[in-house]
Amino acid sequence: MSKTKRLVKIAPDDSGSKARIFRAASAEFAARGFAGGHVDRIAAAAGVNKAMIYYHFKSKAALYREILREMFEAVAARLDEMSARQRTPDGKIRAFVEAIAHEAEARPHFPPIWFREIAEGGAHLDPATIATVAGIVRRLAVIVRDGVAAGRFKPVDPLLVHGGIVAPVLLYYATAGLRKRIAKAGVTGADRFASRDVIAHVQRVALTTLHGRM
Amino acid sequence: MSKTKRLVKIAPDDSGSKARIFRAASAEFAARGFAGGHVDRIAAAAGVNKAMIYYHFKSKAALYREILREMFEAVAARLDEMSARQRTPDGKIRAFVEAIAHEAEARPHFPPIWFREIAEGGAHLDPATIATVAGIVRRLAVIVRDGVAAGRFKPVDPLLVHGGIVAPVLLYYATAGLRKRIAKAGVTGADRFASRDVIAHVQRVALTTLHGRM
DNA sequence: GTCTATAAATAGATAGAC
DNA sequence: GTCTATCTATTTATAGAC
Repeated sequence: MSKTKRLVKIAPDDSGSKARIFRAASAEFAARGFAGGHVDRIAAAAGVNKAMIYYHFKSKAALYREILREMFEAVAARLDEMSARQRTPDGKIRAFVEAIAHEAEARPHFPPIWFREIAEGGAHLDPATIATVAGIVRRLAVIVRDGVAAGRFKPVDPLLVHGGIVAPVLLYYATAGLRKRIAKAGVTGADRFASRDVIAHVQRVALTTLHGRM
Repeated sequence: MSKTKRLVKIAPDDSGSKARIFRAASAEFAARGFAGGHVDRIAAAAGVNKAMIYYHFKSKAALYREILREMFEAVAARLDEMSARQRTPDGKIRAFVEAIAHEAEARPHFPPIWFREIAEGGAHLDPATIATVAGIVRRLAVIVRDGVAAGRFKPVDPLLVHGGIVAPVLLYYATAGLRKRIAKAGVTGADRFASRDVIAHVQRVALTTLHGRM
């Protein structure tokens, strides 16, 4: 009998009350942040009574931490999946970009919540989730290191490569709402440019950087 | 006698109560967001009574909007200053990157607040401030367009260039706190890499992109 | 597992004295 | 301009019935 906490594992099609709360909370926190998100609204959106939230989760903070944990574990898992299918350093970099982008598409709450956590210095991230986040960065560092060892990449600080990939990709998805308003304010086309163009661009930039053609 | 609202203009060394409130509120909202920021704490940090906030500002929301407005106008102004000193398209791109970075250094609340507003779809941005934000993007678009006209740049979507510049630079400054924790979790050097390296890297990447060497 | 009702704690905002 | 005191609304959280 282990004392290990039972961790939430929410299947995408799970229609139970816990899964509905989890999904409603993800959307609520993404749109309004942790402090701005209200349990009342989460309950209403999930179609349950407010007390149900406290039946399934210890507190609003615990619910939010679960969302963060699940989110980053999913990113790490997808990263491993997509990277494992690639043989070349170039392929692994492309896969890294796509993994981030696909995860952002599959979980629309991911980019906004991640931006908010960054702004807050990771205040809500528990140590285990910090380790998961560090693992994501380290995965890219390993790809870069292996590429350098194979003579394919120039040695570039992995954190610069990481920032050049993750920041623009997340920005693209997180600004979906804002770009519409900016388009109306006279920036033509801000609301309509495709994710595949962004992904392709970021991939090319990352590889150019690593190939040392700068 | 104009009916135009008197806008806040806070000098960096202003020690009046309004300026102290303004600065305390900037830090509070940067650290905790609009909903998470409390007027009580702002008053305490500013060394004034809570009622003083309402003497100077209409509401918490109005105070926050003023901060957003002042922040983006400052960025736009610095962009114009630094761009005006440059003659070549390359120089103007470099100046754009530096303007964003210098502004982020001068106003530490800028990157976190901007990330939060993005996450929130710009919910707190009034139309005038949206126009200012759009103007920032448009300034870069003009630099790119002029560079293309001068035969120096390949035609790249200005929004891709914008994302490739603003996102990594803001990410660098906004993650200062988080990078410390990630460094402890085993990503060596995450807490110590210099802003000048980030700026130089982003400048090089942006110019490589625009020169079409990809 | 699910709901009603309510407790307990804050938070934003204001009235009014100095 | 500045402060004390207070009002009102909201919000997290729980007790307890079904």
